[in-house]
Amino acid sequence: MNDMGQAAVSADKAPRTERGRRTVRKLLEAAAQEFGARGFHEAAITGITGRAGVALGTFYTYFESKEELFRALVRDMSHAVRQHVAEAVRGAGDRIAAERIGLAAFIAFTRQHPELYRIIEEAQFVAEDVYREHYRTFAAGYARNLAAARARGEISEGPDELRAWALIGMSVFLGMRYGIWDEDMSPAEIADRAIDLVSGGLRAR
Amino acid sequence: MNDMGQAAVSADKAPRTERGRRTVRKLLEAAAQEFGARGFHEAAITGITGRAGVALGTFYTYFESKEELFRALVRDMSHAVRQHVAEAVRGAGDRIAAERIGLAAFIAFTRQHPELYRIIEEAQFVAEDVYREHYRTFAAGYARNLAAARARGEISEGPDELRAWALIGMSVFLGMRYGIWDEDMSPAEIADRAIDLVSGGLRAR
DNA sequence: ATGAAAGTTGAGTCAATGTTCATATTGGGT
DNA sequence: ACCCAATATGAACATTGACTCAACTTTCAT
Repeated sequence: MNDMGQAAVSADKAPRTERGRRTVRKLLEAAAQEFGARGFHEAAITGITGRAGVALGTFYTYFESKEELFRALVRDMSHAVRQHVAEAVRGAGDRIAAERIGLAAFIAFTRQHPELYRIIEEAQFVAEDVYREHYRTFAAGYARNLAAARARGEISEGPDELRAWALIGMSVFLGMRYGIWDEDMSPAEIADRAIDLVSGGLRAR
Repeated sequence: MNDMGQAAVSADKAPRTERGRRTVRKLLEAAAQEFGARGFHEAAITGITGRAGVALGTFYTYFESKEELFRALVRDMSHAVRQHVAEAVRGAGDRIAAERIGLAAFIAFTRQHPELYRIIEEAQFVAEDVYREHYRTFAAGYARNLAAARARGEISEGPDELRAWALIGMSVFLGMRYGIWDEDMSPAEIADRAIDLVSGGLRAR
């Protein structure tokens, strides 16, 4: 999937050789699988090293603790989701179109990487600071986009930040419900219908 | 807060006397505190029995396991939130007004009972079936209300269920961000602004 | 009053698993 | 070839905390 593990390891534990870098990458990939499949608490270090095909002790050559690894993973993934959506949206005609494309991209992403969705959400209970940072960053960027679109007159006046949080919440729940729990609707369909709602509004015309 | 623990205990472990019922209630209240404050995994049975002022063994007189208790609690709380919102909304003029009131009530609730919010969300990783049931029930009721309002011509045409999930997601995230993380805006203000969005829509007028 | 059912107690059991460490292996620079 | 820093190994350690159970106390129907 993504590059996996640039800033993932703590300073003094960083690998110094190519072999080491390869091992770190294997560990990060294995960890994403293990955490995604079993959750933070059920996940075992031996499970991770087993999947990675290395011995238990090797884990501690590169990571301080189970939690440190988890935090590193969440940061990686936070970056991956935001990048994925930002890239999809690039070049959209106007803000409403961007919303539609962004939501579809987000749902497609949760469907392709459910383990990633799970890890980020579980961070709320394992590493709350990282979780908050993830959504704060997401919301801040979102709000900037809304403000710019407002300035261009593409959307109505309104509070950018609150709108950003509302739209993110909508996306996350639609991603969970229609991306992970059920897959019978296509991301485009879901996005079309949801964006109809936020674009036109509920009020009877 | 709410009644706490009617259907909370498994058949053969149900208390048979008034004394027993009192103890169960104490345990459920203590558990809500302990789980809310420390999360499922950090929470200790001794922490719960300590708060409740009973001995460790007493816990197992009434509950099969830590997880069974947690599931019972989530069901209790699911009921409590939905009831709280439903009651607040009762007698609202039209659907848009109901949305506004319901959202404000939801945010006020998360603010008054953050531990309850936490427990329900953590259920996603501890008792996923109960979590899904919570939101499925919530969404089903929501969709029914939207359908009825649509029939009355109070809101525009659109897919009820998907709209319900979108609106729930929005509420949950606004509850987290403005109910729990920060408390500088009043529930009414938040609801007004958010409902302006879903009512009028993003599209420039 | 009385005995049996219901409730309470908390020390002890037990399994799981995160982390350490002494030892062995490896590979890239000379 | 050779060396040594980097890397890899997995048995052993230490902690934690859910759950059991045999003995004790309280309650209440008769």
